[in-house]
Amino acid sequence: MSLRVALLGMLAAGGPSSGYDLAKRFDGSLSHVWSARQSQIYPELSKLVDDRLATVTDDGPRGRKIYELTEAGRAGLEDWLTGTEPRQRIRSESNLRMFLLPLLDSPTAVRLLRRESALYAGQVRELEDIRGTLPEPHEERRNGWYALDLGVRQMAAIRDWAAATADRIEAIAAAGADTGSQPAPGDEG
Amino acid sequence: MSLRVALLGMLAAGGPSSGYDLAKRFDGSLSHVWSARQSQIYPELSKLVDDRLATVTDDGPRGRKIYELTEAGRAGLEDWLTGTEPRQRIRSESNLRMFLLPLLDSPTAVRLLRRESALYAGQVRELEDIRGTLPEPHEERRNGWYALDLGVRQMAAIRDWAAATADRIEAIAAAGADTGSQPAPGDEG
DNA sequence: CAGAACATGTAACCGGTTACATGATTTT
DNA sequence: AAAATCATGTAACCGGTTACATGTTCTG
Repeated sequence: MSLRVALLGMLAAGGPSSGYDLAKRFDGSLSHVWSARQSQIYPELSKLVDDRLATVTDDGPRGRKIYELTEAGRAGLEDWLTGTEPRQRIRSESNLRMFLLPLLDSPTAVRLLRRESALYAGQVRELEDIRGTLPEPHEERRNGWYALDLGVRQMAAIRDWAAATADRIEAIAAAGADTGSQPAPGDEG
Repeated sequence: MSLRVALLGMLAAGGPSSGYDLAKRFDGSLSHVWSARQSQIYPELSKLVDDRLATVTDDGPRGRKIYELTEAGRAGLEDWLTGTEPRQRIRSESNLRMFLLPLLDSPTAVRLLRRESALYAGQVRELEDIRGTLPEPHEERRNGWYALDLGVRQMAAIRDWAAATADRIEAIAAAGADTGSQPAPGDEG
């Protein structure tokens, strides 16, 4: 369902587009929100046409097909957006990693958490740079700006969590050094 | 690959467990990080045993099987955690929704963004309450605490983004009311 | 003894990824 | 002319979800 909505949304936001265009945009400002491969996009676009949510005009330079939303397509998108609550199924490999890092012995955990924090800090800076080059969101292309802003905030949250958790683990290790009460996993083998 | 790592991690964090135990924990503190169904967990546990990453003892009350990490399992987990950079494939239905909301006409977008913000604010409070009942992370079960903390920060980021974006859209709508330069999608039908 | 919770699994399906196949147009 | 890019698609596979099937132990 979600890929369908993403395509409808991109056609609404960016106007008539080819599958190739859409695929490229999935690697752009939308990349930290949703992604899809060409092999998934082309069949889904065909289905959109089958379901009368989009029309296709087959006239571009090299077999290029331009897809455009129908009124039903717009309505369907709006229904989804205004409709039922979003069930948030989270499946984040990097979150899983984050969650598991504190399992390691303290020095390793701290080292890796600092590395992750720095990595996300770098990505935050990158996104902020891109966001800085965009015009303030008064113009036409506000969508990309908002999406980038969301990305920045989410990555900053992870960056801060990693730093804070590293600090905590260090503090606990320092306190526990007296009592030796925090054995690392793998020690009891 | 990731489910495998998640299972190894949970066995490392929580000690020997049954598939049923693990399934319950996927709905607990790990729920905003990763999730899996029983129908996926049981076969994967069998594979872990096949691959000598875990051992199974078949002695619980009602056919209950207890899985336990082997040294190879611990090593494999640690390798994954310390190994290559996490490629972060994000696929968040709620983020997609967030990204598309600004496509709607300003009043609707603002209304829905405020609703989302309130919804996430509620979830943040919920998680903070749960986190408050846990002992400070000096004790044994620090992992759950860190995971909750990450969840809180991520949801707070979305909450703040939604509020800030609603504010921005309102401000732009107020400024654009003079020039009428921001038509809503669907207006040009 | 009935119903809830415990406990493990299988089968069919769906969404997504990887790899492959094909050809047109533009650039060097 | 060769290489890069544009452009669309198919096939095989994999991970995950939903629904189903089966039996056990505890609780009221």
